[in-house]
Amino acid sequence: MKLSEAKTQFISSWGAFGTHWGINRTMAQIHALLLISPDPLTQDDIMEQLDISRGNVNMNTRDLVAWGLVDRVLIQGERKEFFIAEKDIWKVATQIIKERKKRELDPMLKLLSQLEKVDGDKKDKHVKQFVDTVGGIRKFGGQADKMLDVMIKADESWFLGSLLKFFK
Amino acid sequence: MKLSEAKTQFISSWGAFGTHWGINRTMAQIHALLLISPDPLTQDDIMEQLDISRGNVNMNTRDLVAWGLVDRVLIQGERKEFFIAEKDIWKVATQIIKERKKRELDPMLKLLSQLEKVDGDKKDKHVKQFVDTVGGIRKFGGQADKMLDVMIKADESWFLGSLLKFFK
DNA sequence: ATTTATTTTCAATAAGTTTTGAAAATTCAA
DNA sequence: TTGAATTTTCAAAACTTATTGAAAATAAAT
Repeated sequence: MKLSEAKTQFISSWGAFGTHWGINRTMAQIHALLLISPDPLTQDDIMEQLDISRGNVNMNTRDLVAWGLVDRVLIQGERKEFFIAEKDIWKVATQIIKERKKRELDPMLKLLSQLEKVDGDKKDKHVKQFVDTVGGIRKFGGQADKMLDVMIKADESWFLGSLLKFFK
Repeated sequence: MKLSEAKTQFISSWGAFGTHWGINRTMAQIHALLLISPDPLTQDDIMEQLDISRGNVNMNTRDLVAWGLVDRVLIQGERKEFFIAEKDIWKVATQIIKERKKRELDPMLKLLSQLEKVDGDKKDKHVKQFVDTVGGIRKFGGQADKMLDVMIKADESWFLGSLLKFFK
């Protein structure tokens, strides 16, 4: 397979993959393009290579920067801004975990704790099932939360090493 | 907070949460409703409690059954079908992991392995960056894959116990 | 200060996804 | 069988989200 064909496939599959994870297709495609580009790219480069509008590139690069997956870089003597992706896949993963934890898991756990304090007779099966379910999810989520904190703090080699030993 | 209010909040938040994970709002809401219901529910119960159409309930319950999160049950002497959710949250999580692994991770890893075999001079920086990136993602994905396999096979008490000791 | 390059915004529109509801199909009982 | 209850299907409509592109804002050069 030729490089150009492989690139196209990678970008398109990464985009499709992203949509299953709450990330929009274009954002994932831009990320994919930057991940395989050895040099920083401009808005115009991205527009041209993915055949999308300037506004679209602008919005999605901004989001990628906000997610901490892409950096804006200035190149000596160039007027335009360039974008470059963090290439270390471990860092990419921890960054995504960190953000999603903050945006989704933490607020959900907070809500569940409140819902567990529902009024009513614990002997009523409706109350009981509600409290048990919510409590169960909260406990599970709390474990996941702790585990993710450890992962986020751990550096790559330590974690992968431990993981391998632990799960081999 | 009264039970009815807490239920409404739980269902609505679980629905919103689901949309960030590639699950449609209604499917997540039906799942939430079944999770907190002590008894099995019919299509009509679900229609009434969530105020949605019959077709919608039918499609989404079918998907929930396909995901292995909900079972159809027959109740002695009743004509209608009833639905009941798996209440053990660990089983719910492993079931979701299992399905998503099969539907998303495994095909992606297969593709990445193929893309790594791209033609071209490994000294060309474009080829090199492509191979490095794709290879890095594949290795990372492979680790995740192994880890998830272990989790899926592990039973609750063993895993939670180990997890607690490991990450405490 | 003016011009030119570049980035950002956002209303309009396009594309994609979910929901409805009524008709068709199926299931069960008499 | 026939009829009533129930489930399933799917085209059309409603809703949601993503994209465009041109105008406004910003930044840099002359």
